[in-house]
Amino acid sequence: MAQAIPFRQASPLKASCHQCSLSNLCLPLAIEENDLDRLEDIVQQGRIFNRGEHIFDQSTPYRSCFAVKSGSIKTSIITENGEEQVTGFFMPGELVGLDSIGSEHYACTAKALERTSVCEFPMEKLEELTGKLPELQHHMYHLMSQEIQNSHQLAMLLSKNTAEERIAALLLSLSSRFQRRRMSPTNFSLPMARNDIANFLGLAVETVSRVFTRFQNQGIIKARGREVELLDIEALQMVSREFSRQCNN
Amino acid sequence: MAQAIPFRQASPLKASCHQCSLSNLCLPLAIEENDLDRLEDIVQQGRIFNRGEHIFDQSTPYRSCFAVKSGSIKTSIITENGEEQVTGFFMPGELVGLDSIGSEHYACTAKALERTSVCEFPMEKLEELTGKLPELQHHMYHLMSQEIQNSHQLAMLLSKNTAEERIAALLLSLSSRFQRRRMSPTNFSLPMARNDIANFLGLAVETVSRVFTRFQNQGIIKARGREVELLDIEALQMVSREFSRQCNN
DNA sequence: GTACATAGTTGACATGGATCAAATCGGACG
DNA sequence: CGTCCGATTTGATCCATGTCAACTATGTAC
Repeated sequence: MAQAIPFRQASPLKASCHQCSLSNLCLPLAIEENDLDRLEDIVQQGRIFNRGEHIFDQSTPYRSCFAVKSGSIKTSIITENGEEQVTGFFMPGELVGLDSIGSEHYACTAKALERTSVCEFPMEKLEELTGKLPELQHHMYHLMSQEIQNSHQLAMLLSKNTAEERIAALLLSLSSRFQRRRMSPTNFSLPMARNDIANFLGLAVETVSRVFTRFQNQGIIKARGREVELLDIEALQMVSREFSRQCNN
Repeated sequence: MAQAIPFRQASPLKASCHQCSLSNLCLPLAIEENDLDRLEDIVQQGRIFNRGEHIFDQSTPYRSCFAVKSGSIKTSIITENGEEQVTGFFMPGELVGLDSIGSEHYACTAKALERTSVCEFPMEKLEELTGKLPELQHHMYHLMSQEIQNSHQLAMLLSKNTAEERIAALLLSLSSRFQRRRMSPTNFSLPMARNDIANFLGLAVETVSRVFTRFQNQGIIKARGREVELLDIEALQMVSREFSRQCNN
């Protein structure tokens, strides 16, 4: 079917980092203009995933990491007994799959939260390239470091903070990440379901729901379904106690 | 003072990876015999830290990562308001400081749990070297990936598991890590205080203590102070529900 | 439009583990 | 070898959040 429309078939797999609007967030940010071609050579324009589709799961042999181009992704670990732990949400410009390098299979499952397109970086080639471009290598180390930090922050949130603090922290994290992508930091729509939020933050869905309405009653946020408006960011920071960027940001 | 004993002053800072008994666990494992010299060139034999001393803290400018040579280390994040979150325990052959690459300062505080010696790898030089040795680079990526995975497992433990499950998982993790170092997997002494265990696992000290005695009453373990004997590993695996390696291992 | 499924909200109640308090242990040091 | 201080254990009580249940809203297929 798709091949009935061989539109631009000539270069179907090559992505253009040069023109990508995310080049200041994604891997290109660590590369000089003139070396960008070398990244483009290895990047594969991935296909587009519909909401709910898996980019990979824990049974997929490890091959690549993926940059979110548009849409969003959630990663989670599924245990033998079927329990799920959401380990992260990824927005455009962010890299998924850094937790699996050197493993046989992916260490987590990545699922599109909405219609999502990705760029694929075959790790073997990327490693080869980072061996040649010190800046890029450094950037990879840095990204992975941050991933570790993020996860530590999450652990912290999970072990020390109340339901309200966790949710406030998540909202703030999302806010700043939307902002960096030049979207409103106060008005956005959550890409994930309440269920995912609950799972990610180690709470019951009911608790998430209750906290949302509590925040709403206090005039801190306005929420209808997935549409959220942050009315009082300072109050949120107050609640999150940390006065800072918890989890990802 | 120290220089009153200029014993072997000639090469005081150079470590010998060639002769190190940990070379099958540490960075050397990724390096061919003939390239090992290049690692030795950049490694600095770090000094020895007494129990409680900081290897670095969050105000230390980032410079190096450290391999534990003997003893053990705990890392933790200290928040502005003074709360501590223990993020990991590190045993001989393991690398500390991978969460801070590319940051101005260390992202956590590392403290010796006992008399501990470390090898220091200045990151700038290490990056240079990994640029030349693809195997080593790959190994670094792999280590960092595992660090992310570990942290995700911890998050999972914190958000989904009961006190008993968490403690069983920790004991099993320690057990397998002792084993890999050719020490008894069933008889060992905990390098960390109950307090650290509690903090790491997101529990109150009292809870940790109670679970230990409960396990003891059930004949699963024998514990007096920090001395622990695992009497029934299968039972522990049963309890930890995951039937597998949670957190680090 | 109706119906069914899925997601979200709200209420009532139960509970694991936190907290507070106190006793005991253990080890460092004079 | 006794003292002191921190670490650990044990007991009693409380509460934030999980669980169960019911209801509502939203979306989707026919």
